[in-house]
Amino acid sequence: MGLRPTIKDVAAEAGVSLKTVSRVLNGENSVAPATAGRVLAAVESLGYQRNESAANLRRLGQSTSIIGLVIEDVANPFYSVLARAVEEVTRDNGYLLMVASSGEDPAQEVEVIRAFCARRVDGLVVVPTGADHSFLRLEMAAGTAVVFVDRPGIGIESDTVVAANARGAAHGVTHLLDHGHRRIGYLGDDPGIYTAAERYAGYRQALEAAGIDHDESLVRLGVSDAVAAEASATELLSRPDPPTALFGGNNRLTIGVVQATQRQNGQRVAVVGFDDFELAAMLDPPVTVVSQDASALGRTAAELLFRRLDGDRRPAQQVMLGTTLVVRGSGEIPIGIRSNEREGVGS
Amino acid sequence: MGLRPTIKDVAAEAGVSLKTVSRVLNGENSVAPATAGRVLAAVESLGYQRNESAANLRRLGQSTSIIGLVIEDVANPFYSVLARAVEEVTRDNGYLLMVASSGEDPAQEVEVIRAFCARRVDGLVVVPTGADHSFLRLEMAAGTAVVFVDRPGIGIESDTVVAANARGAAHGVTHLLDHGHRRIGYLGDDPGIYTAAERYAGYRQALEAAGIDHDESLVRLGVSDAVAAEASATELLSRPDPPTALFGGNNRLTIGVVQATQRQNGQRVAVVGFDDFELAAMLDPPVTVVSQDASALGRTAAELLFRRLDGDRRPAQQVMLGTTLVVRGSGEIPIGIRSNEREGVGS
DNA sequence: CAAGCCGCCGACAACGTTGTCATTCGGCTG
DNA sequence: CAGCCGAATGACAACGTTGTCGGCGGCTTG
Repeated sequence: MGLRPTIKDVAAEAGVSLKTVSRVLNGENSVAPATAGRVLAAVESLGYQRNESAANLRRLGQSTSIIGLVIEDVANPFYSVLARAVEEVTRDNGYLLMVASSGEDPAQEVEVIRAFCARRVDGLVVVPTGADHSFLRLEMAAGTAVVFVDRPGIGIESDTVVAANARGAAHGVTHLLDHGHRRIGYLGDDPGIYTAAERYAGYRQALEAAGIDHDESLVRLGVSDAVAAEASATELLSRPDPPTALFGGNNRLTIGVVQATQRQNGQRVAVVGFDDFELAAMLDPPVTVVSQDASALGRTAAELLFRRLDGDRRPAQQVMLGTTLVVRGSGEIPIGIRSNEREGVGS
Repeated sequence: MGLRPTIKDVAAEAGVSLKTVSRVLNGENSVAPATAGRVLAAVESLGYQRNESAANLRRLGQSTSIIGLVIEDVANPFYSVLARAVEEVTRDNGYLLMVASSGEDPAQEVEVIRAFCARRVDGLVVVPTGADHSFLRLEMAAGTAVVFVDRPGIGIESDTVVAANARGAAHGVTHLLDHGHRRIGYLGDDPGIYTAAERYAGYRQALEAAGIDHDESLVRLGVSDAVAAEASATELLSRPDPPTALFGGNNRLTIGVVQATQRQNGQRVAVVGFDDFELAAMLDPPVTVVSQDASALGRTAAELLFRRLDGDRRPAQQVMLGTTLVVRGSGEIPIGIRSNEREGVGS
């Protein structure tokens, strides 16, 4: 099997020196047009392609033009939208993107970050999972730019882009309060996760602002997927004095909550969720959500990263992106209506 | 800013030669334990990390332990699930994954594949977009393994993993025929896309097998997103002699179709779609779909790729994965019921 | 016409690592 | 004690590329 041709082969074919080929390939102007023509013809005929690894090794600064993205799970729509935004910015800057999932496992997170750094990525966009990211200090000192997104990294200072989780959740809960709900259940993921803790805090703040005592029995934390959320919600609703409204702490949990409420015959429950999801508007009733812009999170993080790569040396920046309450109807279900009748809740 | 330490620095720190450090790092056994200890201590104290690019450059065979994945759009759930499966297999094999989107643009596809090859990825998993992939012949000759997934590559022979698109679509259409539908509308993407053409063919085959003349006026091709699908479906349904059922050619189009049917007051339309989507079961009525296993597609493709990297030299394989008809109710809407009444269609 | 300059080009080193081969040294065999 | 062996280590080249420097002509300039 013929291995790949090198500039040496091209040089031989064109009858010039290595360096001349290199010059032509890099568009340096001190090559006679005729020579350049011969070199290009040789490149064409041999199907030569520059070995970027070797070039990056030699070039000073050792830029690989590769960005690493570490997310929890590519298959989660929130992260895949974020990933697309990062990829777009990356490509626009002429870089390539490597993606790895941490699976919410700190050990795996460290491992993939190390693997990225061993490949000498120029920058990292990280949705941090572990409890300590101080090991990144070394990488940053070595010149690798790091931007945290969705959650702040712990034990290290670096650019960070997060959504206004607490404020957004409070907004959603307030929407329920405004519609008269007083017993509002909350389903959240493990509060060890930054976003989960923030949103839960927002929930409590909204209740407190409304002068409502916090009733722990209406709260279920550590709920990590739609199936568990459905079970928890069903259980909450079957209690003696059930909540009249439920708040879902993230897209997966909200879906579980909606599934639970759909199964509740003769008991309609208001629902608001954090994070929009594709068909929220098409459910019955359409689901009101606190929408965070995953695409904007990714884009902002990537832009921040490239600003660093362009030499920006200002102190670490913390960016908080606002959320939007998308009112679709599910939050407006009046208390006391517990029949199967369909109310005319517009989309 | 202190740049990264090299084995040279480690060697100096430990008072040994470059080669000894290299030996320790690669676990070669001809190093005295005491020396190895000093080297490891130096590695630790300097925070040394091997530069994989340089190592790969030197090592024979020049493996980078990187796999490239080219898909249409990371943010499309079908592809993001596929991507996750590929990533899992990749990581299990100790490789890293680079992902790039082609955006259904042949020029961009060529560009990202070239970029991957310039980085000397060991293998490529490609959802092909362009009309000609013969340019990959060179890369394959140079030793890069290539597996096509979701669609076959054109103008080149290589391992391919696709779903049973035609058979699956025929299955879905037959389901509608079995429920008495005779006027079945079809919405499909650009038939230049392999999967779209196959599914459309399956639709026609099913009609033909049922002895039904193909009515072109019920078909809309080249529909590329949910918004366009909703418009096309609405238009089809407002015709003088509207279809009683609609088949959506992919997940996005099915969603548009469902949106259109939800807006049809007083006219209930049966819907079956190709490709499952997250909340299909929660819509009203729950949407019957022909489900393809995106995860299995990705996993199978990646496994095929690693078999090649492990030295498998058998001729190119074509794998076709089956689809599953997931009956949820939307296909069973009886003809003639055109009121707003809710039928008791179970989930 | 000498001096200088510029366009064009090649020899060589270097990037960080590993493969090849040579060297040293202690101990063992004959 | 000569000879040999193997363990441990190092010197050097090489991977494919680019940076540095210098050389060779031909042209302009004083």
